[in-house]
Amino acid sequence: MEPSLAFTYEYPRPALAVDCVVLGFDEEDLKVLLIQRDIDPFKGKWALPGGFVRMDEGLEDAARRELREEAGMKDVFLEQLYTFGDVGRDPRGRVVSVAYYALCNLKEHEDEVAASTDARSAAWFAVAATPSLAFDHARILDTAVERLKGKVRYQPIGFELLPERFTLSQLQHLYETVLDRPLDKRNFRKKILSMGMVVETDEIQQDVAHRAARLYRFDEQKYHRLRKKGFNFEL
Amino acid sequence: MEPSLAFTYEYPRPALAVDCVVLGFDEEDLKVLLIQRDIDPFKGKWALPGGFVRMDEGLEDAARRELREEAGMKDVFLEQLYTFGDVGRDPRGRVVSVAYYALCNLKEHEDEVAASTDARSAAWFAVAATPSLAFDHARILDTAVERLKGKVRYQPIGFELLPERFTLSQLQHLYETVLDRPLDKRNFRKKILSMGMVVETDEIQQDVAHRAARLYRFDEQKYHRLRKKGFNFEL
DNA sequence: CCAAAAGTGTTACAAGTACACCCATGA
DNA sequence: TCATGGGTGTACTTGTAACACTTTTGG
Repeated sequence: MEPSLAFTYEYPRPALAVDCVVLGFDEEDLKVLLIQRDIDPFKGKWALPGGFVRMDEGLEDAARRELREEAGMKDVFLEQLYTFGDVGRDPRGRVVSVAYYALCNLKEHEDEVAASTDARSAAWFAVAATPSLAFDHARILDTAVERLKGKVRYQPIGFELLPERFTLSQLQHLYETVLDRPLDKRNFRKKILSMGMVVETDEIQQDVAHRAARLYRFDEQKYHRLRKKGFNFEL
Repeated sequence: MEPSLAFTYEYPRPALAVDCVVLGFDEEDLKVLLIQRDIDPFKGKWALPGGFVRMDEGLEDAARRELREEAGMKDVFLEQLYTFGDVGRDPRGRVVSVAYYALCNLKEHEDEVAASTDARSAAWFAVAATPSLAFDHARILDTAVERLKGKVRYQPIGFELLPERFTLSQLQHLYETVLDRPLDKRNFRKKILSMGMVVETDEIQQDVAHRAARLYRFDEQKYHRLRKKGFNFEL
């Protein structure tokens, strides 16, 4: 490392930003929240919500602040994804971006997104049909989706994409969407229920034009207890 | 994001560093390469090799440069680990550090480490018995070891810690060390060999005071071919 | 009564786990 | 000849995969 005299002024520094890949699920598709840029560079293009890190805030704090400011979201699952720092990734100069990904239930958050994005335009796009993105954001999005695909199989993070109470069919459909392959209904239920962390409630689905399904919920306490006993979630 | 006028000078920026967790295996312990700091802060304390990112180099390039400069290492497995950016992690001011972890065979690299670390002192420590570290480097090291533990089970990165030709007992011992649990010899061999990417050579171990073991090697080509066919490495 | 999704078990096969002895070599 | 690790097979248990029909409900 360098002497502390040099530390204070000698070297130019890259700018440091955070970008957030906000993923949601609407019972049909995996979607991502994008913001239309109102300034150059890439004015008019869609981009991930993000911005520069302030001197007095942690990285995750910066990501949460941007989520609040640009998307009106709070209290979502948020985890660091990867740091992107290629020299040419921003035409304005050297910008290193720490990317985070957030998971949320689309239904619960689309209102607050709509309500809070004042003049700026924000919209949800199916991940499979995103428009061309600013900067290297397509690569960041891709990294996030791959991370989700990998992680969903050995950590119970899929539940973050569903409402608190959900049917087993919804859960199965979510896994089929994320993993991009069909799953057998009976085997899926057997496995999920045998793990004991998805428990039934006394409620059932409302307003459907067919037999109403039982609602279940993810019991986080139980999950943590099991994990301490060496249990491993695995799809 | 901000208008580009502001971009160039308005906001103060955190300093950006890379730190490397270099892990090695010596047939006995998992070890980490540490550098003794010769300047303040933490003068005299052990720390991970690392340094500031230059404006014209990518993050991984910076990590590789530091590995070369501070440890004399090149051509090692290197992967981004996590970015640490808590506000108070460096007493000199705001420093965000992108951490990488490297894996290498200790025997092959300890000479080049010894040869190249001129005045500075560098040394290998068993991970289980590291001295107290500068900054938040203990946390970074811990994160790296956890990552290795997790990743070694579903990606064939363990081989990076062994010489090119190795015995199955060495491989087993490596897994036992990293995963911190005993494995059954027959089952381990059965599984590894059934995957078909660890192939026997016509060489055997030399200079041992007991029956010499056959040497095997990891066939990366075969691994990539299998992976394209949907195969998944799993311990 | 029809459409649409909910819910439910069994069997065959594959994979994982537990386990103990003889072999080859150098000291 | 002894100490040290190398090398091998089988039985049992567990998990995974394939598979089809009846039930409930609203329209």
